[in-house]
Amino acid sequence: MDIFDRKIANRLQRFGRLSSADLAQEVGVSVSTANERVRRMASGGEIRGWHAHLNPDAVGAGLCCFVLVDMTYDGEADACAALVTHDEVMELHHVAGAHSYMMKLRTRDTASLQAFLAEHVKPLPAVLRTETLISLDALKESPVMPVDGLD
Amino acid sequence: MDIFDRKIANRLQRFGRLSSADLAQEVGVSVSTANERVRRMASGGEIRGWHAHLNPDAVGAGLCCFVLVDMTYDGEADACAALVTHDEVMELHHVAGAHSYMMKLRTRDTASLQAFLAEHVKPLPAVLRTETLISLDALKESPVMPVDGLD
DNA sequence: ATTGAAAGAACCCCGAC
DNA sequence: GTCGGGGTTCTTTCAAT
Repeated sequence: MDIFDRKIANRLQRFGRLSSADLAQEVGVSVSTANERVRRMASGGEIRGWHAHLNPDAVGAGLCCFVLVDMTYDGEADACAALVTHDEVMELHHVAGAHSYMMKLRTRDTASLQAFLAEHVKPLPAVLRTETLISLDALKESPVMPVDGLD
Repeated sequence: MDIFDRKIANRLQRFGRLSSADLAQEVGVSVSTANERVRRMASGGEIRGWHAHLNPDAVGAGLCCFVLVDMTYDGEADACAALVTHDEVMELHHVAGAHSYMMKLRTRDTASLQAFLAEHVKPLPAVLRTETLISLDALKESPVMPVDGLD
């Protein structure tokens, strides 16, 4: 990824529906080149996918929380494989420190959070304990990540 | 948002570049209607934006971590306003419990994480203390959220 | 790899239901 | 609000550099 790829990727992660013409002009290459770069990044894995970012409240996913999960080594992989299948589990990270894993969840409300933990998390054999941090307000929740070497 | 809106939104958050023709067929409405629904959801705020999801490793943002931040009430709003301006801060949540805020950060490596905390977090007057959980592996990191009332 | 131009596909507007 | 058609814009392909 040279500077043009990075500029293109950075624009597209912010404005995914930018037309090739606008993109090409902003970055300073021809339309064909911009298209070719995008195609190459998409097939090469630098661009993982394209997504509409929904309003969580509008689709009944207004409750966001982070769940720290302690697991035994035995059955750990199975538990992770099961967890990632659920839409409620938006992120699952193996973390360093006092806890084994950290999940980001979205559910409708506290009742459905409780139900999800009781039905799909706590029954997993490897899961020893969970600790839930509830988000009272998401001041920022962006899919945009810093792209190295810009500005 | 009726069932058609929710189906459309759910498809578009997974495949943001779905053509109107495919979208219409999958959901069971005409192309015109699909387009009209998308336009209404985008202008009404149900769809917040469109984004390419980049490969963090490819753009030099391979280190992911979660930072718990303790703040004083005095200067809290200013600190939050400052934090959200940085691309490294992908999420900032006001959380219930022992800590005030929870941030999701992405940086190049531990050195740039250290630099970011030292330069842009700890100097904020309201910030008392931070606790950092480093992600060793992101098993799932998806922008897709559960949409209520499907299936 | 980059480019311009032509062919193909997608989107948007609009009048009718 | 939904639909289909026509005009416009965009994307893709391709031959040439």
